[in-house]
Amino acid sequence: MLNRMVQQDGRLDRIFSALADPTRRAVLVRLGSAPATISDLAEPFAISLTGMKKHVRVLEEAGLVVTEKVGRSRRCRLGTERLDDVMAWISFYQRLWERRLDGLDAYFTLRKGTEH
Amino acid sequence: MLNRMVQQDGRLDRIFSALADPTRRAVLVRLGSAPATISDLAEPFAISLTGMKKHVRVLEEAGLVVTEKVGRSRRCRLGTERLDDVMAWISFYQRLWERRLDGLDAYFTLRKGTEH
DNA sequence: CACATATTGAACCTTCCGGTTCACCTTGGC
DNA sequence: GCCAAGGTGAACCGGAAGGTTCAATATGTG
Repeated sequence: MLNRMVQQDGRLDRIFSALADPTRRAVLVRLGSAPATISDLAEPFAISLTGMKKHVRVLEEAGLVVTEKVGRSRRCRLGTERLDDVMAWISFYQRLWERRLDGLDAYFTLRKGTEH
Repeated sequence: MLNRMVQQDGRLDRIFSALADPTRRAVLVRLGSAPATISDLAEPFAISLTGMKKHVRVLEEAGLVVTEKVGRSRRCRLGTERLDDVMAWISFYQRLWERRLDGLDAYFTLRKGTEH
């Protein structure tokens, strides 16, 4: 369990940092209602097509978006990444947080676990 | 609601990017069991004290950690940030994801909401 | 006081990020 | 075939990230 929480494989890294940008979060929300092209996605922002293309690529590499070339435009929609691992990490942290203790309490809590 | 999900105030940005680093996530887990000094936190990693100090600062600016100088060392513990907003964002996204539809279905789903 | 400990700040380095422009390629419409 | 539209790749740019070293500071200990 703890292993999974501290996994070094970079998946969580990529997902968290993909989500760390407000434009990318907005793109996800947008794609939640319907697929869109790069142009569609770029339109609401003061950003070039190339710029939006880069954001889409980051989301794609995180598994959050999947794209497909259709004619001269590119259809972007939500990918298979369900954010379950992110959710798990956050929940895990919240449990930690709720039980956060000062050193002494932590000591007794640990002892309790090994009592007989 | 949607406003909160696309908030531009940078809070989510700071939290997500603080969480995007594996060292920082490990530090949080570590602090979940007990407070620790900069040296304590640095010890498990191949990193300088100065390097760890910087990580702690990032976590502090995200509200995830709070520190206090005690004698010649600095006591670090979990901060007040409960990640509720992050949790809310993730849940929101998961709802989007579960209902992700192609354009046509989205249209009918919207109609259904306004039927009389 | 003298010395070790724990951290800190400043300066520096390299790589990544988010953005741009410009040139180019493919595709759709006439 | 010709032209416009949509996207793409390469090159560049300024600034932030993540790390270092080194010198300085403040605090315990004997």
